Amino acid sequence: MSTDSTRTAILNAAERLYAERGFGDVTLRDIVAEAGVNLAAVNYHFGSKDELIAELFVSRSLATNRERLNELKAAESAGGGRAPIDAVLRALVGPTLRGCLGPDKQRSDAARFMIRASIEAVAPIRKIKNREIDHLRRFAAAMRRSLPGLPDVEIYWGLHFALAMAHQTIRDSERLERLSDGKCDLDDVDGMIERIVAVSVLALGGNAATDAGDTKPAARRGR
Amino acid sequence: MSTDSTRTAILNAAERLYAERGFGDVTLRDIVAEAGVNLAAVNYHFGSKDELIAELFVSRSLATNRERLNELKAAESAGGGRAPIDAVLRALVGPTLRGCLGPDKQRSDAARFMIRASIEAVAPIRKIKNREIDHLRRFAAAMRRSLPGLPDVEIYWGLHFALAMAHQTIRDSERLERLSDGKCDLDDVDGMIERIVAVSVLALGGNAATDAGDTKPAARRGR
DNA sequence: GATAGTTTCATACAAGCGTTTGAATTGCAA
DNA sequence: TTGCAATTCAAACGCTTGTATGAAACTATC
Repeated sequence: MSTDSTRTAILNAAERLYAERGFGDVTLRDIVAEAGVNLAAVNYHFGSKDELIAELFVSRSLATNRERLNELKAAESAGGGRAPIDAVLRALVGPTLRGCLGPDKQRSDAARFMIRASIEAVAPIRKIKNREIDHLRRFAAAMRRSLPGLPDVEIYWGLHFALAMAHQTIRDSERLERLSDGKCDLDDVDGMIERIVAVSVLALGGNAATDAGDTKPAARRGR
Repeated sequence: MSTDSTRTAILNAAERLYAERGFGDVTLRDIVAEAGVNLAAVNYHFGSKDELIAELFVSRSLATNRERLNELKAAESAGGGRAPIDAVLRALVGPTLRGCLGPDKQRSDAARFMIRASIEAVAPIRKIKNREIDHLRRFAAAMRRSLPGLPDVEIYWGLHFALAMAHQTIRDSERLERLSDGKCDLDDVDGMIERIVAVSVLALGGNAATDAGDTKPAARRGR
């Protein structure tokens, strides 16, 4: 217990700082100061800075992926193995968006860290990142089940656009807020998710897809 | 002249390396090696590394913005002051996408550099970046002229989503290519632009907007 | 062709980085 | 308690970074 309190203090501090400032500006000395531990503790517990980052990334991406797949499975089993497309997309972008922009501070750091990691592509992460492709393939497969007639290439573009909108919204929420003079409500996470899901459904060929009582046009107020 | 041949050699080398590897991994020594000049030349001609980056960013963003506004103006004056919404969006995302993924090497470096700059947000750039908001406001205004009835908040979300798709496509084109096993053709830049424009138009409330000769639907549904 | 002003060059510098070290401290079993 | 392993700590290491320096090489005007 007290054994790895130092370990987890380092992990949390690193995650918080990386999430906030990115990988470029955060040194080991910043991390240990934030964690309130000695400088050498990082190398003692993790071996090197790169291994710290890698461990952080692996554990967090496993958590995010698990959350996504849980939502997906729930939706698919509710629909007898075939979820409506909007539910699939919601399972894809929901966990990340709720994590980044929701109220939970701990999850917020984790989600923001993942966004940073997906963008800045620092060396130790680049090598592990290939696994994400496999994870996304499972969503591509689920989308294919939801939209049986749709050519594969459209599935991939739709998936790509959905992630693009979700990530950019997190990454540059500040710009959107300033650009819109606060008119775009970034605290309404659920509304935002629905907005992104709705646009993605349209991108995939519109409302013809599912039963989906109310896939309304994207350009409606949130929710 | 021979006077600023060193200057421009440094600028080009820096742009190329930053575009390729990001800001974190490129040192002044890398840049001067690529440019074939002496290490001290950077400080002699630019004063500091930060000022080099800032000058690069300012000059390139002016060029990109000019290109966008030219396209916008051409479209608006062709329509008597009011361009169809797809033309406005095309002027917004076209220059960057053509720059990044097109065949022109020089422009490619410039556009990729701008994407990096918009993501990694290194210190010297962060301060200047506010101007981009003003530039985007001009596009928001043009979109408002194209879609007079639409609430402002929808305009901003549409603008945001359009940029999100364009940027993510550039940034992570490799992932999309691998995910789709090469089925998504990333060499067809014009097709890609039309795809993003079409989805953005849908996001803004559907096809009701323009004549829009042959904006083929983003996704051809099976039926 | 001598001179003054630019520009280039090799080299050095201080600061910050990740990492290592070896001694001090702690926790726990016998 | 004593003994031993695990952990923490202050200090230093070697290396790379951006920057500064002063001499050398160039360019152009007279």
